Amino acid sequence: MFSIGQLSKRTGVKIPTIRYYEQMGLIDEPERSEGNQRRYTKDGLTRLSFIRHSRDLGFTIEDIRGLLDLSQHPEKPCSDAHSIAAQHLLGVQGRITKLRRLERELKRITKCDADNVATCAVIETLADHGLCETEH
Amino acid sequence: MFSIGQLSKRTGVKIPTIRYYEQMGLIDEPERSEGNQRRYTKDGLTRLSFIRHSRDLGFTIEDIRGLLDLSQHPEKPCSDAHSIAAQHLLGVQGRITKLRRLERELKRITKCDADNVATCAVIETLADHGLCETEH
DNA sequence: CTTGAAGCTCTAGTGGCTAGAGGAATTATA
DNA sequence: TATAATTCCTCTAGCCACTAGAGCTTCAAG
Repeated sequence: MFSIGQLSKRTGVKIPTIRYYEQMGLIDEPERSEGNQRRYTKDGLTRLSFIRHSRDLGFTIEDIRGLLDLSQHPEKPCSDAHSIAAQHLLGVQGRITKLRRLERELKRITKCDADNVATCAVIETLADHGLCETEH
Repeated sequence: MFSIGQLSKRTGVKIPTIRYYEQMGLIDEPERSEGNQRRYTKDGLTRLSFIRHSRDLGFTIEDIRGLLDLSQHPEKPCSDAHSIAAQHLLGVQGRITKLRRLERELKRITKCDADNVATCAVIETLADHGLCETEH
């Protein structure tokens, strides 16, 4: 049996976040001590680790709800899990593409070596979209 | 003089967002018509375009507050603008790095060709961090 | 048995909007 | 000019995934 603090240390999930997950229904309400404190089992630890790891990979709470549900039913086909993950991969790749464009643009405008704002490329570019090299 | 709707069309910023920027103090309260509707000048348009463009480049509202302030003072040295932009560039680059690691991981786990959840790599990897190839 | 750490609930705040209710003003058409 | 259609107004609440803080209770070590 773990206290919420021990669970937090073992999983790296902060205490208020654990309570938040409970509220969101991602983890079951655990048993309580006589004094009403949460007491977790090894299963609780496993489940929270799964959540933590999924969050690290950027899945949303709703994604995770689906993935958790699947993981409880080992006999099911895993195509659902795949489509969640593949969907997420597409999202990640889209974000990378956008950020790379942004990076190029920011690199370009920070090259400016003016010494006052009147002629500064950063300010100028922000004021005038036409100076941009790429769409964003 | 533009109505809020015209301003919105010209800048691509949604109407509630314009009002939100006003509330946040990013744009001045404009004059009003007799019937209390907002009426914007060309200056308002310019300022909102600046904001829109900066948001597109991912600057936060607080960044933009600083950049706007600078842009009003053309005689100032532009080192401040540069440090805001350079700082932001670093942030963007950090996010790209993280997302690329993520992408690798997601690609790897979605390669799984099991046909049920019991042996599915997606589920398995989420449950067990040790199966990951890289840190994230 | 005391003390200090850790736990409890509850409310509110974060950023950057977005949505909706319920009503007033403006503009276009008949 | 009357009316209909559209736009605008304010205000409140919601989104996501937490995070912070107040004010209180319980637990574990010495």
